[in-house]
Order: sequence, then structure tokens, then C-alpha cells
Amino acid sequence: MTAPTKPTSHAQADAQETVSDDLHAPVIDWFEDNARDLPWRRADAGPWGVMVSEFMLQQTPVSRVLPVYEQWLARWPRPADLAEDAPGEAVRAWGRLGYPRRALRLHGAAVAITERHGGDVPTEHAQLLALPGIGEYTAAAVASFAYGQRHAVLDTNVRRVFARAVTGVQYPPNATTAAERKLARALLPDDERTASLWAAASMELGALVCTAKNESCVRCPIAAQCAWRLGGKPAHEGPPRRGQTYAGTDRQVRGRLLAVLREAVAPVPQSVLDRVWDEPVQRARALDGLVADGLVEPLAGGLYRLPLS
DNA sequence: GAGCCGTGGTT
DNA sequence: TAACCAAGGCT
Repeated sequence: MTAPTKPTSHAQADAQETVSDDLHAPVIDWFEDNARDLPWRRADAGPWGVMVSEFMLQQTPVSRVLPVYEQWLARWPRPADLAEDAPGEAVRAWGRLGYPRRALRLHGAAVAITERHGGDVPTEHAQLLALPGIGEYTAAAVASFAYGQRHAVLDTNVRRVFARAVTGVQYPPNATTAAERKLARALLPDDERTASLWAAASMELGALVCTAKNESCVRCPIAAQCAWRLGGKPAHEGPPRRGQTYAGTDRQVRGRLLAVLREAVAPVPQSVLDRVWDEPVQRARALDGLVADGLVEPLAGGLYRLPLS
């Protein structure tokens, strides 16, 4: 069954199975009744729709993804459609979702799918993982949500649910640990269909009920077994989460530069870009970085545009 | 493994 | 208001 490579004692294994049995049914039942009707969950979304949604949802809230997702799928209903278009068009359509390199990577993934997989989103986890912009989480998510496969889908929501319900702490570590992966694998239902339901359900529970702040235990289907709650909900110990300041960073400058280029219908002169930030060294560094990342294409005569190729 | 990479809503 | 947070990935 869950048989990890490193076997635990029978007592531990039995305890783990008991935990699983007590969690799966309540969470999945809750999901059946409370799942949001999101477009990428509908039957007609298809693997490409699921994949597009996963790219957009990387660090961006659902509410902001929804309108862009709809426009994206309407414009590029298949990977080959996006692959035919310029990468800069993907960056433009990405709008203000943030982290625009994701748009570039999604375009790159569409090209790779067209070239290597006959235009169909691959079904194997390893093939998905090989695509640009797809890491451990997204590969598992697409394989599970689009193809119903059995994978541990460890996103920030699931990690928080596990941290609380099983481990008994308020927050998971900053970076995903081997222990978390092991736990996620151990808690994965044996049956493929149940496993994919569990992945979606545990994630939704973290998104709607077991939230980072103002968790709603009264609505939680596993509150009675939650280790954190039973332990009196002890406060988070250890170093506070890194708070990344944004104002004044290169990221802010990059954002301003790209915002100008997204709105432009023709190549933009350097002089126009210079107006977005008054500190010349940082401004130049930000622009150079965008060019190096392939998000901006420099032309002769000090002109810039979103990449045509 | 730590740092970097956008953006806007919420507290 | 500053800080936190949102279905991560890459170097």
C-alpha cells in the first residue's frame, strides 16, 4: 500500500493507516458538498485548461486568475494555438497576474508539447516535469486533476492542513521538507480515484476553511481529529515568515517597465522607459534583467518591445 | 538552500 | 500602515 521505501514498525504503520481512514472520508465528503465551481474543474476544461490554470495559480489568487483564464482559453484553446503565437503575446495576455516569467514558460511548455507530444498535454509525471515552468507540485497537480492519477499534491494549502491536522503545528516549514513529502505519500489513498479526489479535497479545505489566518474550525470536517486544535492551537514557533518588502526593489522596477511594454502597440524608445524610475543604475539593471530573462527584446536604435520570438 | 521573481487584496 | 498572503519554479 503506502509502503514507503523505509519501512516503519507495524505499530507506526497501523497508526498511520488509522489516521488516513479518519481523514479521507470526511474531507472528501466535505469536498463533494463545498467545492467551488471553478472553470478548470469542469468536465470540458480538459488537460490544457487544467495546466493553464495551474500556471496562473502559482502564487496568484483564484479571483484574479478567473478572467484571464477565460480569455486565455478562448484565444488559445489548444497548446498548438499558443505555440504558434509570439511569446510576447503570452506576456501581454498575462496582464497583471504577476511573475510574468510564468507566461513565458507556459508559452515554452506549449511549444514543447506541440513538438514533443503531438500537441497533447503529456500524461506522465516525468514528461510533465520536463516542461518549462512545471515543478514537482504542478506536475503532480496536472497528473492528478487532469488525468485522475495517484500523486501526492503538495501545495501550500495541503501543507498547512497536514501541519495542523496531523503534525499539530500552526504552519508548515518555509520550504517543503522530505518529512512533508513522506507524510503526504503515506496519507495518499491506495485507490487512484480516491487519491485524486483526496488531493483536490485537501487542497480545497486549506483554501476555504483551514486558511492561514482566521481559520474556521467550526466548518472543518476533521476538527475533531485535528492535532493542532486538540493541542490548544499553539502559536507558531521559530523564525517569522520572511516578509519580502516590495517597494524600491528591482521587482517593482521590472514590473513598471513591463507594464509600459504590455500596453504599447509599437516598440518603445528608451526615453519612455526611463520615466518609470528615476534611479538610473537600478533602472538599467532591471531592464537588462528583463532582456536576459527573455521578457523584453531590444531592437536597434534604443527601442524595446515584448519578444517576437 | 536561500534568494529572487509581480501584483493587489486583506489585516 | 506595514506586513502578510495567494494552487511555485528556478538558479
